[in-house]
Amino acid sequence: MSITGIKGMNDILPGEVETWQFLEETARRVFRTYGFAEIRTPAVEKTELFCRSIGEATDIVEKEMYTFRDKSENSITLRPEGTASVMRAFIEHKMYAQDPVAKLYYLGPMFRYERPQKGRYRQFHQIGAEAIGVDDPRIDAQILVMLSHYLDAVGIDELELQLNSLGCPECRPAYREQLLVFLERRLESLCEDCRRRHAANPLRSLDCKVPGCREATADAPAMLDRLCSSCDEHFNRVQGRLQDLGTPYTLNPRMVRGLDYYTKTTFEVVTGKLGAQNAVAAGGRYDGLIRSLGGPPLPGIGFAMGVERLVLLKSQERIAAPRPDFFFAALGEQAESRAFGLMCALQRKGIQAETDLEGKSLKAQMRRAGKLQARFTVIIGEDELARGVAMVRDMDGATQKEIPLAELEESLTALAS
RNA sequence: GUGGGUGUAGCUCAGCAGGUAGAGCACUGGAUUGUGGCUCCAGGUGUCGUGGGUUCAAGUCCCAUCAUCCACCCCA
Repeated sequence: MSITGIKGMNDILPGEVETWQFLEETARRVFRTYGFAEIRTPAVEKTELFCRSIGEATDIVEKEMYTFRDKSENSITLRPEGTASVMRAFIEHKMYAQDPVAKLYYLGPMFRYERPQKGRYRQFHQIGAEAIGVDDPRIDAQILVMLSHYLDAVGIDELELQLNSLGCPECRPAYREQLLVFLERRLESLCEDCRRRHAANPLRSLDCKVPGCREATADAPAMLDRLCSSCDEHFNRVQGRLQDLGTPYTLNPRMVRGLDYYTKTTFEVVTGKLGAQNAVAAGGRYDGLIRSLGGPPLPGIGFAMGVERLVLLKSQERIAAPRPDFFFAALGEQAESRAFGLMCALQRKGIQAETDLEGKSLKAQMRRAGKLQARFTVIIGEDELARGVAMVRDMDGATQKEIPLAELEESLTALAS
């Protein structure tokens, strides 16, 4: 048996990679118009970074991280998400000293040791954006508008933007207590998982899919009704902006996040087309995160999209690879070297050209030209060579004409433009 | 970590109650001694995931194992 790839880590082959390139290029283009700049951080960080930002008690940190010791016995971890690394870099390079506002985006592989299934892999890719330094609700709206602009630009629809607010250190503890008391009285009707994490993370029960839990928590107190005045005002303003801008959304008071750093505005973009892994993008505000990582007390908000999930949603329509302008079909040694030289000259000018290197029959060469969807086939055989011409065939129109070899490069260059 | 499904040609799959493998697509060549896409003809490839067991005989039945997919869980 030959060597295979690692479970849950996939190759992206020609045919599919064009979709990836399209999604990435569109992200760069759209994010740039909103003033976001790309940041690239290493795929590996000190383990402590993720423990402190994501939260010790989260599933990601507890059981999903690729953590190991390097040759110096330092504990390092393959990044399970992008925000922590971006914040670390932001603090480390004192980016706040240059500009009070930082708008950054990133894209690249993330790693989580989970059981692979549809839309969930051990190496997966995220495209994310972070806006640091602003707590004005307009930036919340801006982030959401940019996200929906992007999803629109790549042609993914039938999505729902769900919004919630998780409050802040002012109001969340009190709400948590209330919820705890509420759940306490219904502990018997909750599922095993909910009972187990009841004390550590009571919010989770709101998100549980077990029917019994849904029933038991149907009239549970909602964070949205218990926000402090500043959180409430912030959330109202975010919604007001979204309404002004005509960005549709729905409120989901039961939405919970898997990472501990979220505060206030949180959101998720969900689809009905991906089975169990229905989140296409998600994010929220993380006002305490930078400070807790040793930086200044700056607020921030961001999101991340799952590229594999976007690709799955786009997989109906194949994005075509660019077609060559010319295919050179040559017969005979002299013609071959002539054609090869010409092809290379055109390629150097940035014109996409192909030829056959296996000495095949003209028929076979034509077939290949057709398969590659070349726009023109340039045929040079002994006859043409003797007459000092080449036959240039328009593959779509199925017409062809002779062009003198002396002016061939010039004519083809003109044809390609 | 827990369940279930599936592993046969490069790809998608068929193979009925056990008798040592087949189709379509793709690929190559030809019909058209130098002209693609349509049509027709011809051609090749398989340790039937792996290892055991039952049997005169196993792709087919049994066990184990690995891989993969989907779901739980979790999340992007």
